[in-house]
Amino acid sequence: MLKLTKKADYGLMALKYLAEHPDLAALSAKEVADAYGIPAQLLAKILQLLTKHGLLRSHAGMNGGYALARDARQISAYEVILAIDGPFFITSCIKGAKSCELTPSCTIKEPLARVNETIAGVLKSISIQDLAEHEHPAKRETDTQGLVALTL
Amino acid sequence: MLKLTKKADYGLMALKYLAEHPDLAALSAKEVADAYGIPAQLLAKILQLLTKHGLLRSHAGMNGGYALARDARQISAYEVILAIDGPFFITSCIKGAKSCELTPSCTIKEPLARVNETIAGVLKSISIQDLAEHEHPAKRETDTQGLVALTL
DNA sequence: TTAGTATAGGACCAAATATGTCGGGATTTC
DNA sequence: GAAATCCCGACATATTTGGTCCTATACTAA
Ligand code: SF4
Ligand code: SF4
Repeated sequence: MLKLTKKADYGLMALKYLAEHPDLAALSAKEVADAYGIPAQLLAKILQLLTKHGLLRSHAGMNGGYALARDARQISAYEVILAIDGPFFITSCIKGAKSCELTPSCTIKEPLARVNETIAGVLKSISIQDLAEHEHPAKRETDTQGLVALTL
Repeated sequence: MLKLTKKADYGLMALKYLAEHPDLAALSAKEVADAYGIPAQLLAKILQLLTKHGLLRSHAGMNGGYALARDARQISAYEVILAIDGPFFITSCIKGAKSCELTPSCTIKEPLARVNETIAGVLKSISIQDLAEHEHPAKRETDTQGLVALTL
């Protein structure tokens, strides 16, 4: 229920880790997995997914591994979740008109779609860079940002 | 992944339905279920949960059923989800320190907790009344509302 | 050119969760 | 007392998640 999957969770951790090591050309899946205690093979697949969706660049062979495809500032948490878990919907409807057969009679799907948009907006406004910077909790650098419109 | 359970979904529909019929003293679970095609026994349990959490008032016997315990304006979507699905966490950690054994090494749980707060805030700002009023999509009556702070 | 390191990806499995059903019991009304 | 209704625990099933295994492929360096 409204919970992030661990895969997405792992993916975010890995991206953050990569963002924190811009000096290194590439980090292998195993290195990242070991750094956090994430099952290596599972993380491998996650990184493959992220690569397939253009968030990472991979390099096989010795000293190979993964590196961010773009600046950490340009990668949003939303994209990560999207790449790993597929299309983002808080309701069971919408996605291909299947999954919920009471879509016709349902009267709350429209308002919920707005809520969906709002939450997606929140996620879109968070970049990997933001995650990596969470060290200074009291700092506020972007005063104009930080507000998400919710129009029901 | 970040999806509302159908139970919560059903619960919201039912509450909205009750909010739309303030004239009637009580509506039985079966009536509501039939109105939308929701499995009756399942909805019954959901309404029981909502009752137990003080969102509804129930009345057994003939012509019995459920009625909102408070004004529709005073019941938030957040409360509904909380009552039906239990504590609201987008991550697997937090809840009783179990579920995720890499909590110590994890470096993103804190920022994610903020995201969690933000989303909870969105949900808290939506009342059953809001859902019931979704008929007039272009109307904006509360201009000062509708903004949710996101401070990472 | 070959051994070693890495990614790519399909198949599969086990655990957890979500969804839905059944059946018996308690209340209230008529 | 009978019918309608809520209450609630146990159960069964379906779906999703989390995780493993195995093989193939790509790259590097000695
Ligand atoms: S149609 Fe209504 S009930 Fe079915 S998933 Fe969408 S919102 Fe939930
Ligand atoms: S600890 Fe980190 S990884 Fe584990 S659930 Fe919380 S956020 Fe996700």
